[in-house]
Amino acid sequence: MAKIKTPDQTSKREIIHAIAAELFREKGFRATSMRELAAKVGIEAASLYNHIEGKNELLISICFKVANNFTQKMNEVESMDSDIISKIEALIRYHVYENVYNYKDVYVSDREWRNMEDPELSKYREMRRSYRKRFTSIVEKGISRGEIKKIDANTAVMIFLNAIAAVDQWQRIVNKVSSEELENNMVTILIDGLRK
Amino acid sequence: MAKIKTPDQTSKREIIHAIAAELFREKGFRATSMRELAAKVGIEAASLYNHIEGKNELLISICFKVANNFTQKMNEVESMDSDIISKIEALIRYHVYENVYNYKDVYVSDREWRNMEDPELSKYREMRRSYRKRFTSIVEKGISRGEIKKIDANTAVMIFLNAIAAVDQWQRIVNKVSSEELENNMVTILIDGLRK
DNA sequence: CCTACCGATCGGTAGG
DNA sequence: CCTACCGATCGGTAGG
Repeated sequence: MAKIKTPDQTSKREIIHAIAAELFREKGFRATSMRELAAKVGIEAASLYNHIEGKNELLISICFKVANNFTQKMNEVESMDSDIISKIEALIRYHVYENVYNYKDVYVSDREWRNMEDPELSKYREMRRSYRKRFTSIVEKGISRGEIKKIDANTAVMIFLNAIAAVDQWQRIVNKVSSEELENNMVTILIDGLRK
Repeated sequence: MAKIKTPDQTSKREIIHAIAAELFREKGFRATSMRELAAKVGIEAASLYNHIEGKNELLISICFKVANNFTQKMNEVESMDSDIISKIEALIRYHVYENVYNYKDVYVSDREWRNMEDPELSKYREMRRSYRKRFTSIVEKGISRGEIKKIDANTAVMIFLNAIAAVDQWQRIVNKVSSEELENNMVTILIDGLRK
């Protein structure tokens, strides 16, 4: 039997998770206290535990939400019937999109996941490893098909994943150029390079 | 770090700083306790304070050592008498070099600097901002000279700085390809792109 | 470089 | 959702 929640409980839990993501991003998981989180929610620290299991659960929830999103996108891209460059472009655009519209969760999952403990830590590590491996396979296929230069596929994927990782800087740039413009710049620079 | 110490040469203070960088990188600044650091040094926690001022001093020292290195390199590159692409290439190669041979300090300065407090925090932020600005100016000059495509210079610099930022992944790659090979891959991908 | 110990703060619980 | 409070752990100090 599924847990029955009143609309109020569900909503408060979501509020707590959202504010937690904000604080974890700003100060880091370890540096954020449950008392601080409670204050920002507008209740006492003890009251948080009527809505959530604990501090660790908050981090776990954020990290796996993001990991599942990217895994699902990779499934889609792998089954795309298109050339390799288009697949890589689709992945780049998705990373940009997630970093713009879901940047708190993405940032926390990328920088704070080390604070999880087993078994979640191992599972998360495995998901990251798998995503990177599947991305690398796509690049390698592009090389063997002659669509892509003969570069080291691991290095290329590392550059891509890092280049698009969440940073504070992002929001400033998005305020100047649109998300679409940002995606286009990314694709141009990463796929066609800087040189004119 | 060797367990048997060669007489002096490396001061206790330097040993503590090196082990601190290692721990801050592995577990994060907040998650590293002075007791843990002391244990790895081989003394009691209280004894650390005969050699260092406190936990904050360790982080400050690491962050500014790295920041000063990059600032000095930027001074050199700006005064280079060469085309813009060569300047950007020199910066990329330096980032790769620092990330390979000084990766603990670079990683900590890049991911843990938020744990500093004013006035150091503000000073460090300003150094980062300045470095990024000078890098952007170089790219903009390249665009106006026609050496570089008309892309958004801020986005390009963000990609470059992130692409080359320290990650665990790095060491694995360096074990497979040489540092020079890694530099060459980086330069190729970032300057000339992926497409054949 | 140690033993002994401090005040502060942490995540979380009991009980209403 | 609150007050009251727990044991654990933190960075750091006193004094030898």
